[in-house]
Amino acid sequence: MYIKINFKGKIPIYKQLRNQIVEGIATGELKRKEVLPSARQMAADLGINVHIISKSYKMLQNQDFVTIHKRKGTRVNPPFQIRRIDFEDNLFSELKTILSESYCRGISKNRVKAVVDRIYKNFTKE
Amino acid sequence: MYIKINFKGKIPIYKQLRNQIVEGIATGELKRKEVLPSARQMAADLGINVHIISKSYKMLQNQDFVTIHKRKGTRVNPPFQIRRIDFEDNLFSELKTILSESYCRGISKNRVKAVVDRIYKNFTKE
Amino acid sequence: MYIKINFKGKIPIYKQLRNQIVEGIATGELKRKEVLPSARQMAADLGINVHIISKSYKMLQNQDFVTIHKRKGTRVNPPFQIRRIDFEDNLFSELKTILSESYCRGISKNRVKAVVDRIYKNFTKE
Amino acid sequence: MYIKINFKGKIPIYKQLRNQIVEGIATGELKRKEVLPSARQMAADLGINVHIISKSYKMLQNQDFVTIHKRKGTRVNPPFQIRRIDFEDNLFSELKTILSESYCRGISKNRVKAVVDRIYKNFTKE
DNA sequence: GTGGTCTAGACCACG
DNA sequence: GTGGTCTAGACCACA
Repeated sequence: MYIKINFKGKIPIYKQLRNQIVEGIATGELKRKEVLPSARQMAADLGINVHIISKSYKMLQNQDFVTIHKRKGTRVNPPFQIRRIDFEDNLFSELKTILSESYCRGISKNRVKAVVDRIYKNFTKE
Repeated sequence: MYIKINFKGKIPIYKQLRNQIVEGIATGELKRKEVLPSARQMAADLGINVHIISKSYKMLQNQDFVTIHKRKGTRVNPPFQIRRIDFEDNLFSELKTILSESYCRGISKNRVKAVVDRIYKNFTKE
Repeated sequence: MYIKINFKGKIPIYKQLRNQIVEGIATGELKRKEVLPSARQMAADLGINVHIISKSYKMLQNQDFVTIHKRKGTRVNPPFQIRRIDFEDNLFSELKTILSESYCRGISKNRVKAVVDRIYKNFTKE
Repeated sequence: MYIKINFKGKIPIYKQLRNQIVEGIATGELKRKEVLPSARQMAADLGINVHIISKSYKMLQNQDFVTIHKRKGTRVNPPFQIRRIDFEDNLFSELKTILSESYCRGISKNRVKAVVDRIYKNFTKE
């Protein structure tokens, strides 16, 4: 999977990596049960300190996206394990913030929905 | 307008305030041309340092939501001034991140759209 | 003479007024020895407090542009009285700042000179 | 690079610093891609509070002169990034004000142009 | 009475 | 070791 880190931006590196892996899982670029590259490998590929990669992987584990095995490496979880109860509240409040700005800037509801469609179209139907 | 700050969370206070003001503008709780409470007043109300309030207000000004006037205070801009060109790119990438997680957690496209509907329903129709 | 005040901008009102009067003197819109409108009159025309107009007039007097007579009103000084010794240093440092930015933004020396020409063309040759 | 702050003058410190850095970029004293001293370092050197330095740096970032990097510090941008569209209008109105005063004080157009030449001569030819 | 500037301290996130 | 956030105080310019 192709990872692109923006070193200049405001988003911390470990979070960029986390986000892109989540996106990779959603789009199917990272298949379920696939093993992620070792932290050391990933660090070498991206030119980043190993600790940062580990931080991302741990974050992903805490959020139920992956499971870290000391021997077997880091593996993507099957979907049903990824569910989390309070996530929908979080989704609502995050959307509320970004959509408020969208609305203020004159973006219509239908336009937002079109963007949602465009994004979901890239996700794997399993 | 009612403001609720979470002092424990990870989102910085000045950003929480900024977000809630933007949401207030979108829902119509804050009318266009309305004057926001003075930085000092708001600081006293929320039990927050004045500088933080100023920071929020300046951020809102930089993003064209309000105009800060030395003598008259901070005023919400009329809608046509709020447009920003590169915002839709930003919207896309932010949605892509949050919706990837939604998808992984089993939230369907229609459910997301229902949330979008629910949020937009609270916005003012002008 | 036509005065235009921008109430939203960062430049304080008294300074905007001062600048426009200096520009009026330079372009000849305000003839030498002409009497400026009384502070009260100007205040009424612009919808501004009298004290602010007075502040501008006093500033102009301190900088040798006008002379305030209690009875006769505020009169534009003849040119030779306006000279000030340390002004050229001031001109240099102000130009240095603004031209540094011009240069950084890719504006050539000739373009700057063209702007200088355009501005000077509007000044009165007496 | 040598910085000189006037603590008594009317120009705020953060703006003086900003101006001198822009001038340093124009003259080439500050090379493109050079890292500025850390805010703390600069603050210690000048005997100024850290926040003021940060304010200058942020202002320079907003104006596209530098990029602030949390870990690597603040770096001067390469020239092509510094362009800004509406700058020439700003240049015109600023020059109009200062040149009106120059004209009133008897400084000829050629003299102004000589000053422009003198300033531009110190800028780096790339 | 408003926002702007400045100081002098603290703790935290990032890497 | 960097910048970011936050606090609690002060004085000033503008109108």
